[in-house]
Amino acid sequence: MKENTKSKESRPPGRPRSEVSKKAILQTAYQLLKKHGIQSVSSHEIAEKAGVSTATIYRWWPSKEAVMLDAFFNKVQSILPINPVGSFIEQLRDHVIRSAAFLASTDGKIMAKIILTIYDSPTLKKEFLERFYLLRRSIGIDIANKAKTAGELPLNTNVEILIDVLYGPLFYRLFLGHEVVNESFARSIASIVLDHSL
Amino acid sequence: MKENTKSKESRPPGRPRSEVSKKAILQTAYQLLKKHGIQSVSSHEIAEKAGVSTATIYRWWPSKEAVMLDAFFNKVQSILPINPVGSFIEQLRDHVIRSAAFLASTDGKIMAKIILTIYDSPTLKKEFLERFYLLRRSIGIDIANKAKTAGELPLNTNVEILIDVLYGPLFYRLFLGHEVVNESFARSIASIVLDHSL
Amino acid sequence: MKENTKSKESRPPGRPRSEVSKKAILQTAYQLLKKHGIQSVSSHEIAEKAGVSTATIYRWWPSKEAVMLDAFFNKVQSILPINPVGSFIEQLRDHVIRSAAFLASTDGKIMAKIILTIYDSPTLKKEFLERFYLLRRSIGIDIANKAKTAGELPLNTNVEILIDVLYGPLFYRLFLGHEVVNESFARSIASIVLDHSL
Amino acid sequence: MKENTKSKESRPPGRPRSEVSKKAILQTAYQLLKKHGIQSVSSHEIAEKAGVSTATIYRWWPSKEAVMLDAFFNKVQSILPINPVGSFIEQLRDHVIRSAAFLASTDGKIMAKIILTIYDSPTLKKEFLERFYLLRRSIGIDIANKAKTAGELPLNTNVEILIDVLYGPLFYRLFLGHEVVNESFARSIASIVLDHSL
DNA sequence: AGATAAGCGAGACGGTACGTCTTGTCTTCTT
DNA sequence: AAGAAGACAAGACGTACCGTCTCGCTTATCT
Repeated sequence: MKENTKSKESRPPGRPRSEVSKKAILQTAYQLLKKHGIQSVSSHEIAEKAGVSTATIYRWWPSKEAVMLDAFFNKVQSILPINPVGSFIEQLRDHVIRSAAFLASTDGKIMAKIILTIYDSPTLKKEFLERFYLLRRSIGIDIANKAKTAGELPLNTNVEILIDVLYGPLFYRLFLGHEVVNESFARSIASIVLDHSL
Repeated sequence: MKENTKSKESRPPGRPRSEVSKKAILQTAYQLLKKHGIQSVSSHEIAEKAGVSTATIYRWWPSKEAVMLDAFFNKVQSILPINPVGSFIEQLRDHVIRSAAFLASTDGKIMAKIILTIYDSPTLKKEFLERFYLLRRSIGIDIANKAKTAGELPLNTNVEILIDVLYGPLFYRLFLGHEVVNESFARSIASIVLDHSL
Repeated sequence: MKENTKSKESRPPGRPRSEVSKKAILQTAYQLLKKHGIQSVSSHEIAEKAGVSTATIYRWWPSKEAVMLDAFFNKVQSILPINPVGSFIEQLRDHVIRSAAFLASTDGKIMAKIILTIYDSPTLKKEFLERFYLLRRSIGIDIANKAKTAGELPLNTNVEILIDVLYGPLFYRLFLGHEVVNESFARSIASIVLDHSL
Repeated sequence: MKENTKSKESRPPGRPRSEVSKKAILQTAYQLLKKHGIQSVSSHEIAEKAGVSTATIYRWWPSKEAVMLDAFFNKVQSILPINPVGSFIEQLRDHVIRSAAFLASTDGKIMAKIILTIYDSPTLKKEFLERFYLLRRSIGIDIANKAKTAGELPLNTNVEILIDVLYGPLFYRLFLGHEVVNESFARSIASIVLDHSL
């Protein structure tokens, strides 16, 4: 029985993956993502600017898009948290408002590019949902559920749908681009949905 | 005596544009759009299948994406109309529900691809908004305004925002793909927004 | 007032060929030939610069190359004549020298382009030989024959070959471009061949 | 102690150029050159027939014509040598005669196409002269110089011009096509120039 | 210490799409 | 009829990018 218990993780033989290259790839990819559209970024450009070989990229990621996805995750890993001030409803309203600020930011626009890139790929879409979107979504779901339990929302409220109605309009404007996404708009949505102030 | 008084518009000299080729290009582009993703369709494939030269395509459209946009407009030109039955609020609710059906259809999914494709191009985005989206949006705006005038909606209602909140969640699910877009979802949105039935 | 009484031959029906267009085509073709290589000149460029339609070009000439050929003939129609001064041998020597000057001129370089263009086309080559080259060549042949008759050249001289040896080296340098074609070179050739002054 | 002294030449990093592809391109180009004119051969046809990508062709050659030039050099690399039998004059005469045979051969006709094709390109012309023509020409120059030194030719003979007069007529007939290039013609030239037998 | 395994940068490769260009024909209206 | 304007099919051009592969070197673990 081979137990090399000393080393917490037994490393496989061979040269280990270069963390320097990995970081260089992800950071370069993100920088390029900021400037150009996702289609305008070429894997060879990433390789060159990162001082890396294209083969190294394709050894660790199955496609250019997967690199982009990882580059985004690597940069925007902190999940927009709840600010526990006020009632649950107020916390939810506050989260919607801060989500609007995120979407309007550079990272938000990059996220939009990511979403449109992965639209046709079930694999990448699944990864995006599981590693990013659903984690963030659960923040809203949780606080809505707490509001429901606390009696701030009706007991028969469908929380999933509530969340879609609260955040959907923000993404709508982000993608269509017919109007700006700003705090005022976020407040209006929250008023309509949470305060019935049509 | 020169008899060109009858023709109201004197045509410019030169061979006129071939309507046959134009239609063949747009129809072929749409067919390919249905099958493959927008990126998988090549301009040369359109040319070949349409029995047309690539030069003809590029003489009339500035890029492959512009062809796709036109192909979509050409197919989906009828604007989803209002069904004038019931109160204005009910007409609006009905329109949201039928919009959900459109988004869930093949044409709806193609439209999603179109929107995602043109995201980074201000020119194409402007064209999409002006030639398609804003025309459709105005249907909802109109009926909401009528509802406001008729007293079915508060006088201080911001109609633009109301529309975004009603339709945004549908597009949200369409783009993100975390849940399905169906009639039930559309009804729920309308209930929350129009009936305050959170 | 219709003035067609003068023409002895009754003109065919329809609009007569425009001599203006014909001249414009030939002159434009020649101008372009001077600037660019023959391959760099496009039929559409000729049409545009000549204010003429491409169809007109192709109605009267079977190909772009045929236009070029005609343009050249149109410009360089005068056959380099013999200067009847001195003995026949001296007249021949003088003609070789002036031929070198022609080859070194702009028209000579254009002729080179013409020859290389028609190299692969039996039809055009035949036309070039019959309408241009053989006419010029016969000048040399004639004077050489006169020299032979006058006893200035041996009776067994093969005049055809003599001409090739006299003029061939000029074309050789023109095409290969390894040395310049000038009067000095022409004199040397004549000396070697006609004076045996090797 | 690191022993890498053995390897005489340390290869540069990166995948080495495929000699197989290079040869396939050049041989395919030559085959096509034999059949069609140089303009009728397309780079894509070479790529396809050689089992190679067009990008590979254009990475190593700047244009289709450059490929053709190389294909010709690759095939006709052996310089027509002097046959050291008899006096230097006789060796020169023999070389002229064998040059005529070369010009009349398939390779000779291809060479004519090459020369005509590169006429307008200083770059390609320079390459042709340096890598092919001047090397061959020096053979004639050398033997003529030896003849001069040996007293077989006058001391004031201009060898460059002598060579042009000897070989020029051959090329003249090759390019103009008004007469055939054969041994008899070559012998006549040599007689006129070297034996003064006009 | 040597053998073995795997990662790495460099860069060439086959494949494929792009958008431009040119040729020669065709269509329409005008002269 | 013939011309000017100009659209058209056909298809070659040379560029760009993708993802794979080859090469020689480097960095590690294993024997």
